[in-house]
Amino acid sequence: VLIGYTSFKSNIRQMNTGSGPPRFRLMMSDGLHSMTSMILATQLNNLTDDNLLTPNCVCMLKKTTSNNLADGRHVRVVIVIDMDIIKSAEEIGGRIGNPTPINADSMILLKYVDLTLVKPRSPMKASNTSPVSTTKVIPVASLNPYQSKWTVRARVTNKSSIRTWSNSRGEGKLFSFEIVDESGEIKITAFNKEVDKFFSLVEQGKVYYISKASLKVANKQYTTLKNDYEMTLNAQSSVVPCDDSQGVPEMLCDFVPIAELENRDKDAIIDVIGVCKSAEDVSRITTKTSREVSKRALNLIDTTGKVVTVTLWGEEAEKFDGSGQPVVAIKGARLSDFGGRSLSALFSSTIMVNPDIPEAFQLRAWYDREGHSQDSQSLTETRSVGSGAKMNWKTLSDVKNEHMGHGEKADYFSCVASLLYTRKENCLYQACPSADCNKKVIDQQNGLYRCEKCSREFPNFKYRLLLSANLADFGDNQWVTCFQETAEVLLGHSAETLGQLRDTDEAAFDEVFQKANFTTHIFKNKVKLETYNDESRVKVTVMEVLPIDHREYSRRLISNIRKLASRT
DNA sequence: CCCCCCCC
Repeated sequence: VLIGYTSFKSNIRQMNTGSGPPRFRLMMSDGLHSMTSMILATQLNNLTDDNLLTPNCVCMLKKTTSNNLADGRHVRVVIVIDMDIIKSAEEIGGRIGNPTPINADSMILLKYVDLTLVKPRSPMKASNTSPVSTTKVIPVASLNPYQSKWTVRARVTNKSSIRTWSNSRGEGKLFSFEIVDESGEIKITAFNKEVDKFFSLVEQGKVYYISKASLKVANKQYTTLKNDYEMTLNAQSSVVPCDDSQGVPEMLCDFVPIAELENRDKDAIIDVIGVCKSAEDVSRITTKTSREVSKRALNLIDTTGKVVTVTLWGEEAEKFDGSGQPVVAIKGARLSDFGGRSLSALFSSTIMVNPDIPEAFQLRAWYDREGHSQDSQSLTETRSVGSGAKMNWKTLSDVKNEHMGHGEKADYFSCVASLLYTRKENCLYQACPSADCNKKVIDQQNGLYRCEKCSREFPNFKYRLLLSANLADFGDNQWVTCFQETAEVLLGHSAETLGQLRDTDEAAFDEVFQKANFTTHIFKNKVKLETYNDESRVKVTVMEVLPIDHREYSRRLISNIRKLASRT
């Protein structure tokens, strides 16, 4: 039962960074005893977001570890790694029992804490006089900067090559790798001397005992792993191979179904698994910084029936073999909004072909049985809807904010918008009947119509449309001009029909506009600043009106809402 | 102490 909790900044002691997440101290009781030295692991901080974690609620502690405080005081703390709130304070309706304080060391809780002493199952290398035999193996997920004596036993999942850097703060070399155990994962970086010491020792896929490294708060901007902290190897650090890898997972993946990618934020780092339905040949491209790099795009499909394009780079692109439509799993790919939704592998991504995991076997079976012949839809549009021209998607407020059309040449953009209002009054004009002339004619009031452009009089004219319309999207509106073809699409009738209608049946004519109102379309537009009598205003001309692809529409809508949300 | 992650 939760008695209460307080928060403190994680930099409260011995931390040289002020940017850590808050830490929450919990005070709990089991009805008989109370304990106040409990700390909520930061990955559970979201439990405090809503009002569920309130005094008198009942929590089930599913995973805990315990430590002495790092400041030398012999205070035992229990770190809560996983916990569920199983009954709200409201449901409990008050305090349970009359608990008395208890010293954590004697708490029954510790019975469940994994305090396994490391008993090396094979002789260690002589060069590593490791302290592991005197420290506890703790779960990777419980690592934090407040404890000093620990050992983790984990598998190396992603080892980088050695990189050098040179900037205003100095220069040096580094390599990094990631480790995983059954509780979680963490990134480890080694610099300079530690590169020399550990680079060749650390091998991809192998299991090690690691201890005495520095922990610091991970910069969320760069982290691709699910851990609030990252590790740096230092002069005291020990990395010792462990021959027994039993129970240590190969990789920690949290696969996102491909269909679900539509709902994830741009730039999210995600894990994905799918059958490689098709793959491009490898090609060479030149980057903005004039570097040459290999790339290869794959199309992955999963049981959601959706396909997404993933781009591999460099060596990964060159060595990839898509023959036989293998199952491909990628840990840590970046979600892009190119073509709607697509994925890009990063340096830190792990690409696994036909991995030995249940998800891969299930996908293989599904694809061979039914998936191969199933209709599929791609989240990545390689060619835009409509006439195939590239869509430069903008919201109406983007057009204003980005001062589109203010340059030498006109700008072009596409938007999804609804007709808010159309000016039916002046939408039709009497035009020159000759084939290539659309000039307005002058009614001579004698049955003849004069075209100034052709310098001729005609006994007839043709109706043409020049429709002013106000377009609205969710954030703004914009007056636009639609000429003949686009206006006909919007109104659903030819200019000729509309002209006849206006002259013969005003109610029917009005109804055409009523019907068109609030219809939603894709508008491809041209925008240009025009100056009239020293007064400048942006003129938007609709070049093409296309029907909505509802999938595309919801994607645009969601993406725009996100964009708007990130601004406010 | 790095933090590069590309193209269309």
